[in-house]
Amino acid sequence: MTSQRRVVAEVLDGEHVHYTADEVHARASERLPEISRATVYNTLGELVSLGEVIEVATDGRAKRYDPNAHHPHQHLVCSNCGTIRDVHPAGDPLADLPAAERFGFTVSQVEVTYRGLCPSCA
Amino acid sequence: MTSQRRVVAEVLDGEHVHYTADEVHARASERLPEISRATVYNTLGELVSLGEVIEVATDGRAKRYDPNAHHPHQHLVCSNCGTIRDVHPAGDPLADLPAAERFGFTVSQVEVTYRGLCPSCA
DNA sequence: TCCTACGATGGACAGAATCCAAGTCAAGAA
DNA sequence: TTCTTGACTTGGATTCTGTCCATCGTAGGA
Repeated sequence: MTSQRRVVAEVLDGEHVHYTADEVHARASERLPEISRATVYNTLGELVSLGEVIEVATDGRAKRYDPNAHHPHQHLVCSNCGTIRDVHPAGDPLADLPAAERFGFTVSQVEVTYRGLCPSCA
Repeated sequence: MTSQRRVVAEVLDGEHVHYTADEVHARASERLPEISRATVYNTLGELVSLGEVIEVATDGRAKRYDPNAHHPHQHLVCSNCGTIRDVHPAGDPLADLPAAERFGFTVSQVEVTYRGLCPSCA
C-alpha cells in the first residue's frame, strides 16, 4: 500500500460514485499532485481484479469505476446529462433468461442499464 | 440516398449482425473501394438517429451496430471471445424497476447484457 | 552500506471516434 | 447548356481513452 494507492482508494469512497479514470486522476492529483495517469490506471485495474470496484461502461466513452461492489445493483442513466444512479430492480434478471435462450452459454453475470431523463433534464 | 449510404445499409442487413464501425467500413469498401471512414461514421450515426440501427457497447472497445432494431431484444456476450447473440428474456425488464427506485426519472429504455462463456470457450 | 525488487513516472503509442476544410456531385434555375 | 446551391463525401488532423515501456526512486533485506 503506497500513498498513491491510498489516495486512489480514498477518491473512490462514497455513495453513488461513478468516476471516469480521468476524474479519479484529477481528484487524486488534488491530494498528491505528482501522481501519474499510469498509476491511476494500474491501481484501478488492481481494485477491479480484487473485486473492490466495478467497471461500468454506460456509454461508448470512458469506463466508470463504481466502488459499490459488495451490494448487487444495476444502473439508471440520464440520457441527457449522463447522471448515474444505483438502482435495485425487483427479482433476479439472470433468472429471466430461459434455458432455450442461452444457446449453450454458461451465463454467469448480467448487467442492466435503465435509460431515461432525470428530473432536472425532463 | 447516395451509393455510399446504400452500401452501408446493405452491409447492415441480416440476422445476428453486430459489426463495429471498422468492420462495416471494411465490408463497404469491398463494394465501394473509395468510401471513407467518416462517411461510414456519419451514415451509422444517421441510421441510429432514425431508429433503424441500435448502438451496442458490450465492452470498453469499439461500439457495435445492430440492425435488428424493430424487434426488442437483449444481448448475450461471451466473456472470452466476444461473440454476441440476440436473446429474448421472459417478461419486460423495464417493469422490474419499482417506482421507488426510479428517483423521478422518466425511464424509457432498458439494456440487458448477459455475460458468460459460449459453448466453444467453455 | 549496498542490492534488489516492486511500484511510480511520464512520454510514446495505439485504437476509436469526431472534426473540419476542401472537394464532388446532382438537381433546379436562368 | 451553364451556373448556382446545397447536401454529401473525403481524408487528414485532432481528441479522447487507454496501454506500454524504459527509467527512476525507494523501502526493506543482506
